Amino acid sequence: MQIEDGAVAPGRRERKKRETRDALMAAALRLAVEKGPDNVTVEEISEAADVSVRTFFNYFSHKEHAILGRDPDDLALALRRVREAPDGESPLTTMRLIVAHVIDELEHHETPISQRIGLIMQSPTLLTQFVVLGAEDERELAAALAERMGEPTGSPRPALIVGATTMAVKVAMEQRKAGSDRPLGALVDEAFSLIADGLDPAYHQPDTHPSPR
Amino acid sequence: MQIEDGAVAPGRRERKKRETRDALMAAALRLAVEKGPDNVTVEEISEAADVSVRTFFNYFSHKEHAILGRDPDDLALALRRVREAPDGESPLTTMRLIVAHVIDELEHHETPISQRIGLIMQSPTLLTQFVVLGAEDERELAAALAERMGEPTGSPRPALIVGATTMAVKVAMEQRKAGSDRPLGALVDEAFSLIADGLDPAYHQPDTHPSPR
DNA sequence: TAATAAGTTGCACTCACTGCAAGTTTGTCT
DNA sequence: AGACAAACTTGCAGTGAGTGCAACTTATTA
Repeated sequence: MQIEDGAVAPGRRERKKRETRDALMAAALRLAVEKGPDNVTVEEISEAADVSVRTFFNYFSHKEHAILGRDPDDLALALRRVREAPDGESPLTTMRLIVAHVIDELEHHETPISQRIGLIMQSPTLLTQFVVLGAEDERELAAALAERMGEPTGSPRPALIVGATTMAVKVAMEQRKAGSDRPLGALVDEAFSLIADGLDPAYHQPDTHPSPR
Repeated sequence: MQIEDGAVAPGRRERKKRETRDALMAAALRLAVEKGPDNVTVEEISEAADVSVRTFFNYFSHKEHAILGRDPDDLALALRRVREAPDGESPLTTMRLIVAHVIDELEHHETPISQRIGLIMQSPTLLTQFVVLGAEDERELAAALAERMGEPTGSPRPALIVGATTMAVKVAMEQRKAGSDRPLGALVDEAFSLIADGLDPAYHQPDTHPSPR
């Protein structure tokens, strides 16, 4: 049975799968917020979502995956933005705009996303998983950016630009955490400017081989 | 009982502690290399070092700590280099020299360090722990660098410079992993140059608020 | 030598996570 | 509708990480 759309009808099976997945993610997030991310057990999460523990692990390989609840769409959106960026736009500008969108979502709505960010800053374990997952995204973004810049895939500049972007965000967040009250966007802007213009104009490649000082 | 030196005599106790710590690290590294980092149990490591499992955890909070075997001296050395850098040396140059030293050690001697790096690239878990531990070091380095640059501790530029350094190394390592046969030092040099001069001269701060494109 | 501090160990426990072998639900084909 | 297969869920048993506690051993100090 098909729907007029080109897509296949989801069917009860697929729908239920989505539902339990969502239920698990929601429960995980809620409990993590309530009790602190490190005080939640998989059993509680499964209980709250009304499935067995074993089923939990059929959906997520780690407890953290459920809490982080990465939405594949986010990466997809970012990739599309990279590929569809207007011709004149410089690569770092593109990245800045992508970041802007995320920050926007983060600051204005009290969406689950912002809750997650808060959690991530709390738990080392979560941060860890977050970084690891992020690394994969970075690779894809770098590849897309390389293509758009007309450079070979392994080329360093695109990879550095993507890396610099996450670095800028990280540093900005740390500043916030350390007590700065300037808006996150402004801090990010400052970091981006520094990165764009060169972090150290006085740098010149040192002689790295003779007796190390 | 004192030795003529200013330092206190180590005493049997301290000595034994160092010994078992070293034995545990050595066993952990050896077994990780032999069997793959994810196929080693704490029990095996403790067995090989001839201590109880419980004792293992008195020394290391995670299995990974033992394998990574971070030497606090490494960070201390890097910090000293930052603080004692000659007056005219630009900050990024200082960082480049620190990296040079590590690379040197890595490429020439077949020290445990190089083995560890190899392992780290193999196991996601290890990589993760490595990154997390690195983050702490980054903070300290950034603080030291800020001081040397005469900037306030929370200032973004030093933090970005330190972040850029690890980013440069990461990107260079990925290039190697992806098949480049240029020496690691050359790849790192290229990354540093790009970072120093500015990753994107065409960047200019976009208007981040109105309707997102 | 006696008192004390530091280090080691075994034990019992919680929790994450996996493989396997049922059982149940859903989709499909006739 | 009925039968069959594929997909999903679940319980169970088991491994291994990591923690707290109390008893024990060894080094230090007075």
